[in-house]
Amino acid sequence: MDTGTASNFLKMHDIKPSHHRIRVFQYLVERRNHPTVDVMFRDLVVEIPTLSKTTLYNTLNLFVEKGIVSLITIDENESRYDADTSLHGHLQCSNCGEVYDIGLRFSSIDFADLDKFQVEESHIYFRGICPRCLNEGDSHK
Amino acid sequence: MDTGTASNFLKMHDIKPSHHRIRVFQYLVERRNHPTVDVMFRDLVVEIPTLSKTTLYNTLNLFVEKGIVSLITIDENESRYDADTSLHGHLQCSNCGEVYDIGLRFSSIDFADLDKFQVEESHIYFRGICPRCLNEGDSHK
DNA sequence: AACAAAAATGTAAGGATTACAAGTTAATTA
DNA sequence: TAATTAACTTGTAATCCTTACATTTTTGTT
Repeated sequence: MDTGTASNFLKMHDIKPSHHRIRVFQYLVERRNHPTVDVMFRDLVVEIPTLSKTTLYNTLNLFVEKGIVSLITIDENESRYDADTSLHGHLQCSNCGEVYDIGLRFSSIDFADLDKFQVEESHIYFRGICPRCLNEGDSHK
Repeated sequence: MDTGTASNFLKMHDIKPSHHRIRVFQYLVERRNHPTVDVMFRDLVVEIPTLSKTTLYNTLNLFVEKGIVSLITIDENESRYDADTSLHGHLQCSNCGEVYDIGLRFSSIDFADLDKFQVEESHIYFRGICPRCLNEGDSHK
């Protein structure tokens, strides 16, 4: 996503498009890697040497607040972030730790108990073994 | 759940039934309140004055490891625990913070993307406003 | 009652996140 | 363009949940 597009997208969502914010948003859109703050910081500080972790936290919290990024709490101790806010699930491999997108068809789910609630967010998480780790396991047999 | 039943249940799952462990498990089964560690500790220390938080953490981690309790990570900063390990969702009210059980019919969901994965756990979380808070909102209009 | 193994305790440490005050950048006005 | 103001960014210190670890206590067995 080019800088102009990102800038406009931020403006559309009531976020002032500073340089840092644009780069953070571009990172999430381009990589789609469900990064932790630490991973993002390590990657971004290379091209933005003055970046501070507090700024990264502030920026991500702002994005989540404005609804353009969703917070993934699949890890118990570290937050992860996703610029794809459409309804989909995530699976974290309990062997390698990688987080994968899982497409869903929500229309067929029966959520009778939700009738009386006003739902704001939906999150679906799985834990398991990813294909790559399954194959490696086979080769060691 | 009486002490004998709880004790046997723990034994069946390869857990030595100490007094503390029995009481912690009974607490979760009886209250079904999805408690944080802090809430559990405050409640249990009344009847078990010597209880330490470390023991509570150790006990809960053991229960999760052995599969008789599931860990709910719906809160960003605090873990919650549930003795009901059957497949169901949770909703946390963004107004009052209460966590509710949400019944699900999983059979109808299309999880095509999961084909290649070996799934170990499934978690479904919602955030929204609970009926009680919705009604309170109305009465203030 | 004595012994060995396991569980429980309390303190200290770890690690992710936030608070806060100061510094810097960007936008606005004249 | 210079001055002014607001907003963003920074770095350190503090907070809070959770775990490490060494010691003490309890439990179960001879």
